[in-house]
Amino acid sequence: MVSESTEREPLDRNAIVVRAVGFADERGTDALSMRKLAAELGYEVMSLYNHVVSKGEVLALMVDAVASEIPAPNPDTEPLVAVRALAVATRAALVRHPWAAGLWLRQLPGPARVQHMEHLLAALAATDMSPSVAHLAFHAVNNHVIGYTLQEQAMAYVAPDGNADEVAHAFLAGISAENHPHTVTHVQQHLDGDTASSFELVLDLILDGLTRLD
Amino acid sequence: MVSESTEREPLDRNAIVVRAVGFADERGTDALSMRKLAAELGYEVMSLYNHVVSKGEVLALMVDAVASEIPAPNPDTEPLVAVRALAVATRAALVRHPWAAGLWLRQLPGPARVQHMEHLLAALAATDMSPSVAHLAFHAVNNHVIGYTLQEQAMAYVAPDGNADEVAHAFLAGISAENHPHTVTHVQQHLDGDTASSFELVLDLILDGLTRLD
DNA sequence: GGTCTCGTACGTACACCGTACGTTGTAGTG
DNA sequence: CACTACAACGTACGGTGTACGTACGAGACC
Repeated sequence: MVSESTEREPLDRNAIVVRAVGFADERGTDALSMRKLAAELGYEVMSLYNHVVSKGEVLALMVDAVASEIPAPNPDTEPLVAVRALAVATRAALVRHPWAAGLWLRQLPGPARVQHMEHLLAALAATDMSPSVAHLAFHAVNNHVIGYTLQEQAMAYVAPDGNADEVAHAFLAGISAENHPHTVTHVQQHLDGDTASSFELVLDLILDGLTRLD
Repeated sequence: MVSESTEREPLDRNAIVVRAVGFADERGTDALSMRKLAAELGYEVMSLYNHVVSKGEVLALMVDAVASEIPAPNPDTEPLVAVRALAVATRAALVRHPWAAGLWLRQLPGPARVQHMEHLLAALAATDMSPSVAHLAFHAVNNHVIGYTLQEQAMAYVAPDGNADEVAHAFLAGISAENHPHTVTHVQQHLDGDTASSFELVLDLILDGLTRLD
């Protein structure tokens, strides 16, 4: 007998997390269970628990893996530009992993996210903002990035297939145009798709307002 | 035998939702199960399904119940003031029901939330903003309200008891002050609690920036 | 060689979950 | 009285996270 070689890779924290991220990218975190994850890796459920203390830890590690994808700002760039770049890069990571925004807030920051915080806070401290405004700015920027992405993806969540337009039309059909005229036109604006780069627009608006604060 | 009177109230959609909201206020939506909900109402699980099609519907109705608590703006107030008042009132409702912000985005708007949308959109349309800026403003304001509340309550979620400070201290102990000086001081600013009214501050900043847009 | 330790993988088992489905009891109508 | 309609119930199924006990293979010592 040649060898009992199996093509499964040895199990460790990293392999588990990488596979979990891939799984969630494809099928979402709702569908992610420890059993399915183990099956994908070619192991049985309980083997995972030799490397990971709970499902909650897996989720926390997943979020940190996403955070680790966010590049550090170039140290030579102007502080405000660095803040902007960080916000855009963070959003990009959250878009790449649509499940991450919803988990982001429910986990204590891990090492990669602490790094990310440090980068943003350092960039803000290097601007002209007063310390208290910089503190405010950290939350304002984070809010915008996470909230905006969350809101955008909420529609995808409600319409898990590609049928977002279909859901929007069904929604429109359910409300009366005479009682809710503004709502109807708002949804129609979405269907016309003229809402592309508003993320960066509002981001700049917020940054601008913050620098103006004092 | 006098009567088979039981002090339980008759079961209907409304009774279920009211109890579910109360339950979630006390113990969170994670702990909410159909069985526990039925037990609280004095019924068995499956009786709920005579009035409600699924747990998902219960959650959707709960969110709409929260939306229905948000008062309509006084029609005489200046449009921008109405927008501000709506944002503040929405936040108040979400603070009253800490589970609601997390659910808000995952549900198709029900009747009460459509009303709420209509109020906000109407107030925005009555300002000097151009239609496309008003569209933007709707999302920017919603983002801020929901994102900010979510972020704030995330800390409470991570520290489900009253021990938020304890968690913050543990978090601080886990990161190195020399590698992450800004993060340390940021968390310390939170522990000193000088971050009270920043919600309205950033809200005004956003509204100000929007009116400035054109 | 033998034996001992230790870590990883595995299988079983438990308490819970949402809910499909079939049965029961009761109130209302002819 | 018979018949209908429907709310309440009980049972059951397939899924979940994970505690716990067992099996086995690799290395460390004698």
